[in-house]
Amino acid sequence: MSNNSLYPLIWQVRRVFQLLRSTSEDLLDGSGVNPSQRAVLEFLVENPHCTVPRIAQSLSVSRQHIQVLVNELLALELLEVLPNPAHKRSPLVTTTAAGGRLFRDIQARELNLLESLEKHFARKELDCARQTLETLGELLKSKSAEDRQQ
Amino acid sequence: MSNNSLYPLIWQVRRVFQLLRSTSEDLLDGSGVNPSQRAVLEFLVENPHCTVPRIAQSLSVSRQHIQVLVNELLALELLEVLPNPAHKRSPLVTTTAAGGRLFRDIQARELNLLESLEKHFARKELDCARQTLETLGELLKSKSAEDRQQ
DNA sequence: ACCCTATTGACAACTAGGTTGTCATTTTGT
DNA sequence: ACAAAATGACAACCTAGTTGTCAATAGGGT
Repeated sequence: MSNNSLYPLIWQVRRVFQLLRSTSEDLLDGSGVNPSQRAVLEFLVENPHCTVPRIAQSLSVSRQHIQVLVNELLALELLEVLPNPAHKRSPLVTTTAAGGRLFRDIQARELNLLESLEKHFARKELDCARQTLETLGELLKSKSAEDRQQ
Repeated sequence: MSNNSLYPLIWQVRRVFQLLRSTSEDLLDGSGVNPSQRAVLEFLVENPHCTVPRIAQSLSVSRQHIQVLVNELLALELLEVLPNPAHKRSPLVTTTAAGGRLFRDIQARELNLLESLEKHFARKELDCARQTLETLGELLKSKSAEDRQQ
């Protein structure tokens, strides 16, 4: 049908993505948080004391959606709010001790899995694959930017 | 945080997946079908005369969902049903001439894009990346199979 | 200090792309 | 022939979001 040699690669990208998704969902089992909540937790571990609108902007989703996730995490006492000196209406959100512990625990499981897989690869292979995908990503991004301009 | 060298690769897999998704959605613009319908169309172009439950099984989604998609494509006259000699209740679904034309048109646009990207890569890079992801996929699949067994 | 505009949290309605449950009607295996 | 499985149709539900709207509050220019 096609002798395109990119096609098998993108097929594998899709396959690996799906497997990664279901694997990391499995890793969340029993943690009490879903993948979206995990993403907020991760962001706040890396960027403590953020307002809801700023988290939303950084994660490229609507502020209303992040608000809901943050409220859920507040109810779970994985996050807490601190008064914001720069803005009385929009408090600074940050992880509680329990939230930080939970995220680090999740992350440990994730890194553990990656480490167990890593030994099956040569450094060179990983670098080549990453570099190739990085280039592909750049090309796709510039393609869609160029399409949007028309 | 981690000197894991797999992590940058999976990060790129996620990024490229998202870009591929939005790019191929753009390519469907104006075609009148959505990505799920396109997948059914593709399957039926490659495997004509299939029943709904068999499509569902092959695409790993529920038969009820495929039924809805097939009904929509029947209404668009992109698919048609033929009496199934082996099963009176479950007709064989296949693409109409218009359905085949539409899919080949969509696919031509997709292959066109891939060809325009391909020249930016060495064959070797693409093979290496594909091979690496294939291995990663196998490892993730066997990992989840092994987890499920416990 | 005042007003106008922008920002924020809360809430509701909606969407896409599914899954799961249930029913009546076949169909199949024994 | 008869019980068990498969099928299409329909409905309720789910996840992960978006968009619209409102009231309250903040912030900036004059």
